Amino acid sequence: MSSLQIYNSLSRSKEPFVPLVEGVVSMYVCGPTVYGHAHLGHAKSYVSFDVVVRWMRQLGYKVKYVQNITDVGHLTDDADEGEDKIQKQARQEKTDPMEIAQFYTRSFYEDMDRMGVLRPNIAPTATGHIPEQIALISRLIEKGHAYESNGNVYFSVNSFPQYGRLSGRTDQEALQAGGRVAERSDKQNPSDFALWKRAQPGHIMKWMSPWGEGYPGWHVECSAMAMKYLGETIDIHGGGMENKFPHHDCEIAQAEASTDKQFVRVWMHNNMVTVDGVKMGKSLGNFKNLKDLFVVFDPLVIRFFILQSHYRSPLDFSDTAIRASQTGFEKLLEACRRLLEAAPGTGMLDVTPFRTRTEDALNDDFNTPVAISVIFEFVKALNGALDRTEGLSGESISDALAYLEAFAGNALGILKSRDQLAAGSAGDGGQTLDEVMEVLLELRTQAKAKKDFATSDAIRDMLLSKNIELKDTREGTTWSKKK
RNA sequence: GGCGAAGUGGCCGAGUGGCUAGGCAGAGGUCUGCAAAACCUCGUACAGCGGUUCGAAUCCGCUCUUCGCCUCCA
Repeated sequence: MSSLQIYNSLSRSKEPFVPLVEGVVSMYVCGPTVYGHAHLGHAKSYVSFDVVVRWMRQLGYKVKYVQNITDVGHLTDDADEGEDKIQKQARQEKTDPMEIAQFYTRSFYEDMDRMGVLRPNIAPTATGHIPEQIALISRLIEKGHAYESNGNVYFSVNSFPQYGRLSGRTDQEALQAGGRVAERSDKQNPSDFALWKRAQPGHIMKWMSPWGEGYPGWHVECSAMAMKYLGETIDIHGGGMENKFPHHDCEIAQAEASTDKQFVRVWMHNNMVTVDGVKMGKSLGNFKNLKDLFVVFDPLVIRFFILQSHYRSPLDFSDTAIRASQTGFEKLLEACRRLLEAAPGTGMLDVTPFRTRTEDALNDDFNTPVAISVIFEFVKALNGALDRTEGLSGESISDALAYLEAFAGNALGILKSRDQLAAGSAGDGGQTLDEVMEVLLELRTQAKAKKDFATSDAIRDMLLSKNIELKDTREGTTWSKKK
């Protein structure tokens, strides 16, 4: 088996992964700003990093996973303009910012839970770490990397020559060209960014600081919380590609200027979601929020769909693409069900080569599409074996189950539990439904035995109209509910 | 304009200097009372133009196109 390689955005290449402390991985991922329901973009990001965590744990690492919740509304602009997003949402919903943050935080976890995304070990909030952020800002001022101006504090980009190294945006001319509102700003340099903002009249979420009443800048929370819980140098920091600049470059500047140590050893960046080939954006009206998608698709189908492409590739959502995934996903579940019900025979199926290839795929920068393709090749081999009269030996059956549970289940998280898989236990009716179905199937079997196909087909058709599908197999008739 | 990613068969989507993933859709077949499921067979794709090479879709150059970031965004 190969060893784990991860693509590091800092070096722009795949590197063998070696954590700072043997056997332990410290990992931080930028969490959501909670002012609306989670959408497909959040899903791609957190499902991708969920697999990163799951796989490293399966490799035996103890992973400490921190993912923040941004519950301070940041402005739409780095200058002294724009509006607090959470406060704006609060006004629209006629409530206050903290309630908005709490409400959408719960909504976020609800959606992630349904997709099988494991909760982070620590989920710190920005509002819960104001003192830590103030301390970090004070240290930056002391070391000459930041300055106060009119109750605002800015990071002095000129004091940190490596600024922009992650995004490749080192050209100061280009940086300054972006500072469009320089004249109206308190900044010394247009590319300086805010660490602390003075609260304007009417601003609700604000705190006392050495510089007066205000609130922290967006970038500073991640540096402060990551260092608080994971130390001054962390193994992995993940986030969306669109945050490379300015967010992640700012994080590096804040952390490294304050500690003089490397902040992050491996940067991982997740690519974006497009819808029918174009960016998913509010202004385009093509936002796919998860709660809407879950009405039509099983949350695990969304997860499966996401993992069928690589995390560093853009994912294009379209109706035909997701439906194709749904059909494929059902094929996988069907094979698992079949395996669970299979009676032991004498045939053999060697799982080892599939296991090795799946491990190699995941070790190669978490290549989930290849891992899934190997699982499908396995499913084909499995179905073929089960089709044959000799079936599979008890040992092969348990090997196959162990393989599927380890990779499709544990590592990728796309397998339902055995209970959910078992035909009938759709979560509703439960036992009563099972018993009623047993009676119906027995009646149908008797009709078939008498060659009364009119009756047997009628039972099948009527059940199908209620979304219950029957299948006659060698072992007997099975049934399952369709979504 | 600057920075970055990418163009693969009907669709989605991996990969790679020669052995040509996988899923969906489609065609034919096996099985079945019929379905469904499953299995077998089939498509010989890599934007275009040059170049390197015994050999390139994979390396190099140019052209065209798409996408993202440069303002909050996963």
